[in-house]
Amino acid sequence: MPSLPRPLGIVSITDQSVIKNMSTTPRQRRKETRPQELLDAALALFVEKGFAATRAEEVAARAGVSKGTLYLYFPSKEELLKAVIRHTLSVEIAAGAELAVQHEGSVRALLVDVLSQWWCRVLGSPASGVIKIVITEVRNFPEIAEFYHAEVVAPGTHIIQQLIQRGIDSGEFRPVDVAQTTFSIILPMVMLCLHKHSLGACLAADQQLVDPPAFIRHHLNLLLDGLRAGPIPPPCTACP
Amino acid sequence: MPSLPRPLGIVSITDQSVIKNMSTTPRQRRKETRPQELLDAALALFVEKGFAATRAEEVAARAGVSKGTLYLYFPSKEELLKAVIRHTLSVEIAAGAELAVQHEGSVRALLVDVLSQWWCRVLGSPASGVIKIVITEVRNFPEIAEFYHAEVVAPGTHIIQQLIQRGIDSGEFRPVDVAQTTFSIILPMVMLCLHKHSLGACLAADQQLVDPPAFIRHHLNLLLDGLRAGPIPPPCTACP
Amino acid sequence: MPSLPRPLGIVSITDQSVIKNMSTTPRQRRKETRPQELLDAALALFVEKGFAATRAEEVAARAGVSKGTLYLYFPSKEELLKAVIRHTLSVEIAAGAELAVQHEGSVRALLVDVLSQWWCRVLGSPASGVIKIVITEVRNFPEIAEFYHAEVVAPGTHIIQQLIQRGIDSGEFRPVDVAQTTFSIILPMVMLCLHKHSLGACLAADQQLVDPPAFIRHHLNLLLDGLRAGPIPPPCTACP
Amino acid sequence: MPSLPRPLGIVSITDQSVIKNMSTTPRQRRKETRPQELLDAALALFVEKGFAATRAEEVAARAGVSKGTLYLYFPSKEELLKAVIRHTLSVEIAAGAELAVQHEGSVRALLVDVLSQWWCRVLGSPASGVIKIVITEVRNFPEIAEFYHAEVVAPGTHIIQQLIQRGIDSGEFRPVDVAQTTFSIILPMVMLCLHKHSLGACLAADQQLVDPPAFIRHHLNLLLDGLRAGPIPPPCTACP
DNA sequence: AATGAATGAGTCTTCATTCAT
DNA sequence: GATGAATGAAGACTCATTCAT
Repeated sequence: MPSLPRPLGIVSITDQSVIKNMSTTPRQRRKETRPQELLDAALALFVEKGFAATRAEEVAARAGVSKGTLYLYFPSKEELLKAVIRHTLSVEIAAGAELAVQHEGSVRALLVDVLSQWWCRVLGSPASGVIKIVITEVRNFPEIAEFYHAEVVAPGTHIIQQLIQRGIDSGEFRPVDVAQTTFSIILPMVMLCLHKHSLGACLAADQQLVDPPAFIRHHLNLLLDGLRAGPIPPPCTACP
Repeated sequence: MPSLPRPLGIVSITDQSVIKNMSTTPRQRRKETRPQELLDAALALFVEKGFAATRAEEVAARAGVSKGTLYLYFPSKEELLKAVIRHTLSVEIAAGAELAVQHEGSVRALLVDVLSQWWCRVLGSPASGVIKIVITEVRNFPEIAEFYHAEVVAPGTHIIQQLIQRGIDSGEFRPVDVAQTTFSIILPMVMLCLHKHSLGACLAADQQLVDPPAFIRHHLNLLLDGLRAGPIPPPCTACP
Repeated sequence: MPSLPRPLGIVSITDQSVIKNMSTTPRQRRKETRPQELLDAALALFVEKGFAATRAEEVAARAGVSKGTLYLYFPSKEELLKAVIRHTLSVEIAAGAELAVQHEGSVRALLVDVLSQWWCRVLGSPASGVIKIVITEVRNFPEIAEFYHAEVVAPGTHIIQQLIQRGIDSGEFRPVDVAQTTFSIILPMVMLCLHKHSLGACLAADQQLVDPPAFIRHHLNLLLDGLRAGPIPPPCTACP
Repeated sequence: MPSLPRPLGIVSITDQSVIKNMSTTPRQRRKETRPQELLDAALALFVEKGFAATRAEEVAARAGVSKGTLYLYFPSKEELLKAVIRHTLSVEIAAGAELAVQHEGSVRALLVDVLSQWWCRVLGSPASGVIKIVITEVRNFPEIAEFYHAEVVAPGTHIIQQLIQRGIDSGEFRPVDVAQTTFSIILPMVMLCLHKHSLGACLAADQQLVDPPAFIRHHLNLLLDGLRAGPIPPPCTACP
């Protein structure tokens, strides 16, 4: 099996492949982007139709290559699925971590500003599709559960939990169940990702039920209003 | 296809069929319960493995009949899928409507008490599985989108929106965007259903991340705290 | 296997079953005509769709009984096929023999009058359908070949050959190859039967290519009269 | 589906494909001959067993390929049937037209010589099998009726009718009903084709009832000559 | 006798995967 | 490396036949 492209993202500025490609023929360049093109094609189709209902040949066709070529890069359809998940998530996680790492200000500001920005980004990125794939396929491929839990769920919830705890400790938030509050924050966002690739994809642009960015901010503000220490929350008149 | 058993719930105590069945032959009795047995089997398998990855014969086997018998009751695997969705949802909707109809007390109490009860029930019922199926299969079967939107999404959101509006009108809640708040309430619940049948199903009982009933109450209380009308808020630092 | 109804036809005037039926209940009567009703239904469907493409249940339905009943009278679909052929032909042969047996007059008159009458009758009777079935199915069921040859082809050609020979012997006809002349007489008629149940059945009444009775007379007269210009046979002005 | 080889016959001596194939790989060569090999196999089996009783896999096996390969060239068994009919007939029609086009001599010579030659050829060619298939399957696939009528029946009868009319006009024939006479000429030939693939195929060589070439000439001569001995015709006693 | 629910062997068709070119 | 023809295992669906009622 050919080596899969390593996770990009963090090191993207100095990505070796970019440099190398400059000095090679178009064909060479093509060859090196193949795996990514196949992963992109597979992602799109797996998200849309599901793994079982997607034919290997369709993936190849969408990537502009022939059936045989797909098998040059991935040993089986199932490995392709795992690679799609692994690869897409690692790219996104790297990018996300970067965002989260350095931020100044109140916990509330961090949660509202950074989180909403981050989720809007996720929603627009391939990662939202991977979330659907994971939900759809975990039960058929249990390795996915382990991987996803270890790489996404655990670190993701951990970060949020820490932030909430920090807010409580600093007196910014009243004491609440940290774990459950975390889910109140996260679950709607995750659901937005799924919606985008299921019901949302069946609706015309003017029929959409939710405007994701607006909802995300509204949701976070609403929750943090409920969370905030102090007597009674004033309606935030500045918010749309 | 034989007529499916009418929605249970309301009249279940005096269900005629129990009496009627007493006077029929065992064979007749089996024939009448077959469709439901097949729907149950199909639901379980479609939820677990997805539609495309479930073999018609597996469904039949799980219902304790042979391949051919399945096709005596449903004309195709696809029609079986639609019947599963249609039938399971209509049963649950009937039951839900009943709960919601008459309730005394504050809107908050209604939302917290009735909604949490309702969602706990959904979560434990086959309906939670149907939600996963819908998310998973809509893009392959667009009719599902129409049906689900018309029968579940639209009426469901409508009810919640009305309740929130009532709370605002009565001064119980501060004025907020009703539509978005509705999603803040609903989306985590829906996500819980999906989780139950995806990642959650891959975890042992003692590894579960959430305790649904507890989370549901916590979530509703948290949100309604944020919603509650009250005196004066500190400057909303999160707003741009 | 229940005994099949014996060949009717010759003895039809004094058919026992008619008499017996007078004195029995309708249900009894029904039961005794069942086999014939099933044979009729099977014949119609085998002629139209072919043996393999006809479902046993369709035959039963067309005869107004249930699937199971068919198997009460015939042990298998294949036996039903053979019974259809055997039975229908024996009825028709009996009727035909009767016609041919006693006839006075010239051979020519016999051939033109009796044969045309006989073929018109065959064409309108179920026997024409059996001919199609035989052509269609012999190669899958070789017993049919034996039966058909022995019961239909051999006696049929024998009769015609004898008539032609009689005409030659009496000086009415010039000497010709009797066997081949026989086929010149017979083959178009047989083909008419096949046409009726194939292409002819796909055409509307006003699109029909041939008018069978007219053609049959014309064909026989043509063969017997001669086409040739020359000493000139006077056109038979009485013929249409 | 790949383009089928164009009608053979006329240009067969300098058929480009022979030359072209020399320069291609064996694999390429096989690919180009596959459709024809499959059509040949399908024709043989459909003629022998009928469409419904022939398994797709049998066709593939007879053509020396696997089940899947058949579907690489034809989208379904039904399309294979139509292709068999279309293709085999168009090949034969092209060949036939050629023969008929230019001929010198009396109409009688043309009819006897050319027609007998043509029908002997048809009888020995795959076209005779297609005729059986058409008779057998039209009622299940009505498109066949249209095609066959337009491509075979209509032009075929038209040619014969014209010839007969020409003979009448020139005084070579006495005036007769052209349409019906045409059927007297054609129907026995068609029937010979059907016989060859039904009863005739069940008989050993030494049991055959007819010697087709001899019969064809005899039939044509008989029709054209007249059966009756002597110059002056006796009053037509057959007329009512 | 009559029914029709149930069965499972048999067919068509698809598609992941291989491999000669 | 890339291709796409070929394969055959697998899955949806049908239907002749059985048998409990």
